[in-house]
Amino acid sequence: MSEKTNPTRKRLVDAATKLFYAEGIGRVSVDAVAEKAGLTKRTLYYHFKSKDDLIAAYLDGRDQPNLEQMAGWFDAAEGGADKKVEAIFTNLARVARHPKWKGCGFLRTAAELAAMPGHPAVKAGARHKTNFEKWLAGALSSHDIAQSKMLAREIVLLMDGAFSSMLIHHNPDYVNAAGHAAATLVRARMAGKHAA
Amino acid sequence: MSEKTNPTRKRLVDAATKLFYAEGIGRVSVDAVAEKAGLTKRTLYYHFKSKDDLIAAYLDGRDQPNLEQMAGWFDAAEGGADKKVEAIFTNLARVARHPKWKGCGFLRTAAELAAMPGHPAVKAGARHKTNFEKWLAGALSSHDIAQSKMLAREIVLLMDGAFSSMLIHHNPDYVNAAGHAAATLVRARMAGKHAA
DNA sequence: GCTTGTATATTCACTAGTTGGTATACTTAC
DNA sequence: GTAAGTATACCAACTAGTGAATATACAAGC
Repeated sequence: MSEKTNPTRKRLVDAATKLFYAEGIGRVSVDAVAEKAGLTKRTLYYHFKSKDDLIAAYLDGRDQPNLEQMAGWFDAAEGGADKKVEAIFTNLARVARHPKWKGCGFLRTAAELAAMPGHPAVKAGARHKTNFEKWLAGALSSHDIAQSKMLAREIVLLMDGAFSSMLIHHNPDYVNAAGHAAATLVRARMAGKHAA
Repeated sequence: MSEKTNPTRKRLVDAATKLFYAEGIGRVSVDAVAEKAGLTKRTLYYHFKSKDDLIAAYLDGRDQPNLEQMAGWFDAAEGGADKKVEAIFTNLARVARHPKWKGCGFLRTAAELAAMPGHPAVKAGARHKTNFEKWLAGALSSHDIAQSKMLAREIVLLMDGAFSSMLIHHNPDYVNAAGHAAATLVRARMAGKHAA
């Protein structure tokens, strides 16, 4: 059976996802993950060689669902590319109000593992952020936006700033301000314009 | 003797600052802080009622030095407000290359404590970010920049995004891209202009 | 000058619980 | 019978926090 579809392994990753996101990787023991999955720790260590390995699996598993969430918000929004980009932030501000929202799991994990820059989970986070930036550049480009790569990067910076500011202030105004700034940047490059 | 200037307390906060910033608050034990300060753990618990209290003292102590660092970079830069803002990011990109750089301590602590939103250290981080935003709005305003408050917030978002992206990618290009975007936003509001 | 009292500051030794990880044995499917 | 998967029980190290004793400083009483 494939590593990815193994049902026991999936149960463990699902349990890890819930606990690691809710509490942070350092505050969750492997015992707690095993118990949440209804398995023993020894079984966990049969499927993962270490806690670090499990953390990386947790983030790898969030890459596609997160991208689809963002793309879904973008696609569902009415209006031009500026409105579609702003819709991502508007939706983000809405879900971030929920008490279970605890920021961006990729950024939080990178922050916890700042002393271990080569950690596989940090690399998984970097891959996800790169995937998002590439998807966004492609989406902007197919809406006839000039300099879509540079613009995508600026929007990613605003989004990561929004995640961080929301986490520290617990105030969605920051997320909406980022969305407004992002929409302004998009408009500045719509209809073939080019900036300095 | 004042709580702030007590030399033993200062030794403890200094030791905590080095260790917490280098390794993260969850990965540093109070024993390690006491040992680094050349004191026993029991003495630490004489000056601080808990580890959480010590973490908050660590961040409170970083507020002013960090603000002065940013203001110093801004003031020292040649040129208009756009260049001065961009200089903050340019300097940030430079110091972030150093292997000891581990991101923004305020944001990293908020990320580690995401499950405890009312934690005094998270509040200290929010205070610092607010202080920075206010200082920046004042500095922009005195350089005749319109809508300086809104602009300051946008720049703060870009800066927190730069901290986060740099931490996950370990690539200063992100910091410079944020600086470029920030300078563009400043220019759009220079000389009495106003935007949408 | 000496003693005594008191608040501050510091240490040693300890607890009770948790941590990531493992040695060994059992169970089930083929 | 063999191999994959799961369980029980365990370990040595580490964790935040504490109890009791001690050391230092400094002032008051005489």
